[in-house]
Amino acid sequence: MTALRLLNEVGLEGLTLRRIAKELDVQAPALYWHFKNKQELLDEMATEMFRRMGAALNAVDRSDWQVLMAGAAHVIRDSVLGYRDGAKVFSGTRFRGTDYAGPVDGMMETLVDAGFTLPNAARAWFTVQCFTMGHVIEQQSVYPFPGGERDPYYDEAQRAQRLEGHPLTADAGQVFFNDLDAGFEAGLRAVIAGIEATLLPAG
Amino acid sequence: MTALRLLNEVGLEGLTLRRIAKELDVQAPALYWHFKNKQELLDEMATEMFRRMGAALNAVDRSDWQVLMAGAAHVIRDSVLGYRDGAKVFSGTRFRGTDYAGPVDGMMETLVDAGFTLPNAARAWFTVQCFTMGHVIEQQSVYPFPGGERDPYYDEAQRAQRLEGHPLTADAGQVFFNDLDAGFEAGLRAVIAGIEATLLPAG
DNA sequence: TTCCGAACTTAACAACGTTAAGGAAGCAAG
DNA sequence: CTTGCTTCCTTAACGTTGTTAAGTTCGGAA
Repeated sequence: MTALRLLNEVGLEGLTLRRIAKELDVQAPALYWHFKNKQELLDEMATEMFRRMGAALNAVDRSDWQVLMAGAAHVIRDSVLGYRDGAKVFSGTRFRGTDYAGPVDGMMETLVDAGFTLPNAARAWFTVQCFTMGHVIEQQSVYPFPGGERDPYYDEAQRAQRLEGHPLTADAGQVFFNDLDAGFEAGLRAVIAGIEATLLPAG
Repeated sequence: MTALRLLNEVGLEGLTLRRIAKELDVQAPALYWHFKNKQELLDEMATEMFRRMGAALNAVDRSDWQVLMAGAAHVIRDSVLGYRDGAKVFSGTRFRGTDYAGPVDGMMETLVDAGFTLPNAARAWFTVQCFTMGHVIEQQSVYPFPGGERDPYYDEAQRAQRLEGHPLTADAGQVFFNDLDAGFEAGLRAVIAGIEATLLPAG
């Protein structure tokens, strides 16, 4: 999909129908032959993003449910972080088709085999997914570009100055916004440990 | 703020400058006297949302760090759910001012008193916050209206039909999308239990 | 009375998503 | 060879959006 390549160049704001059409050497209304409207195009983009995740998701180690969950969370995170405004695109659209069902099925199966009831397996995975997407959203509002520099609003010096009277919050912000990778790791470890403690019956 | 009242009437999409101006018996460009641009208006809205949360946040029981975290998470969740597209507004904007620092300071203080190191306290709260916002985002894309009905895309019957070949995913979706309140509760319990297990030193 | 600044107006702009109407290319059937 | 159908695209235009430029109104201080 050409639109996905453009996304990283111009961002979600700059992703206009005319811009996409130009990239395809075509006039803007031509896109309406392929999509009912822009929302449908965005949905298709999100679906394509997910399709590309599919292979990586299926390759995750299934021998241990905790490894599986952590692996799947990482795949989702890395994929979404790979696109500019990826989280907004991904969480603002509905999937087309049922491509996502395969990986979810596999996930549920492994969890049930590991001793979860199906409802608890669903709750567990949903919890991990919410945390992961929430974290990515936060990260992408600080670092809008894939692997790129910080949004100027979150400049450290400015932030420190603004929060002069609140040393705890200032320090906490350091932990929030520096080394988000390590922060995700720590959070994910906590979430999975909590799932084991509260959702896996007869631990 | 008038814009916040309008948000629940027309949603984020329908929240145009002309619509806001009309509500104030004013012409649209007049808003540019008070705000540099629309983004600044949205930032102000998010800040106002947070300001209104302040009282509730300060009223949360601080005697136990787990109760405090759960309480704060509930306050955030209930507040954001109280506005249409609340999660998008809240997570798409930068706060103006430093009103948020007070509650965060209190949170960190309590956590440190409970035995957390400051970095771990920050990680812990950040984790809870990511999960909470991630969950709210998911919820509001299924139930766009505060306390209202489902988005037709997530209609149960249609969904069941689409996922005919994937019974596990279909059942899991039931757990995802019905009773989101209980789902949040279960997830939050897991997250907090995990924090205790992995981030509180010398457990 | 004069002046100044705050708060607003009217008019206009470029850009956006979207629709309407029609045209060029390919292929099937008569 | 022509007719007709389908696919894919074009040109032109519409209404709406955020935003800017320039001028107006009006209360209060000098």
